[in-house]
Amino acid sequence: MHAVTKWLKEADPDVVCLQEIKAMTENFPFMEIEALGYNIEILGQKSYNGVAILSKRPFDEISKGLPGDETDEQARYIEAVIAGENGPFRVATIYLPNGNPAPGPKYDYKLDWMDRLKVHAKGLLKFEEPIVLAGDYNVIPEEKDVYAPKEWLTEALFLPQTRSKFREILNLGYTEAFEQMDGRAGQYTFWDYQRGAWQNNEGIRIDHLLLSPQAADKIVNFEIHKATRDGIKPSDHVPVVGIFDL
DNA sequence: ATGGTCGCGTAGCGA
Repeated sequence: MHAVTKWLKEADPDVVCLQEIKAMTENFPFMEIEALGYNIEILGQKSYNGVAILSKRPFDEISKGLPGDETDEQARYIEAVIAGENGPFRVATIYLPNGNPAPGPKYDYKLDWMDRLKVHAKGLLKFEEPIVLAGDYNVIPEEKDVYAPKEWLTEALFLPQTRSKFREILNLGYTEAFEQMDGRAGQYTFWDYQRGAWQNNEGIRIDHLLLSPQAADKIVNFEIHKATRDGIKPSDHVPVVGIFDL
């Protein structure tokens, strides 16, 4: 919470998508975050997963859970329509399954989840509105997005099937904000707690903003807030930020 | 090849 509130005050974002809340809804610190001016929507889960959307502007619609499997109990998806100054826009917070070890049931679940996301993301394009699908995708898109590609070849985050499924979603008509605005090699968003990964800059780029065409038209800047990886009790992920002229 | 670090919840799992 120290890291979160410090960043919220400094960056002052209009909308925030959080993943890995690791708490049931009733245990989320509503008061502290509402005090900073945010409306809050939570999909909580005990111990694992859990996602949230914070917004300074009001929510018009909310749907919780990724469609396509009524039996899926894991809290990994919230979608919101937010009332912008010049019309509505849509935001989803996504915590895509890690999938390790691969192969195995966890990797099967990851690929199934990505299939469901693809179907849903395709349907959303019909709205022809600004959409940002934001979150921890647990996908390293390309070799340039990992410090040592050869060491990651058998990891669920970098397997060819994972990367091609991610590409299939992009090829529906979504744009990665990072690729449109920057695209350089070695721009990481996650550094493991182990083995001095941060100190040695052994990172991976797995946190992404996927934009509908109408959102891609309106993006004016993209930032990776690396500084948050330092400091007291940091997350192993850092914020990725899109700035839009909506 | 191994062990290395976190949070949750109070052992061991998931990352």
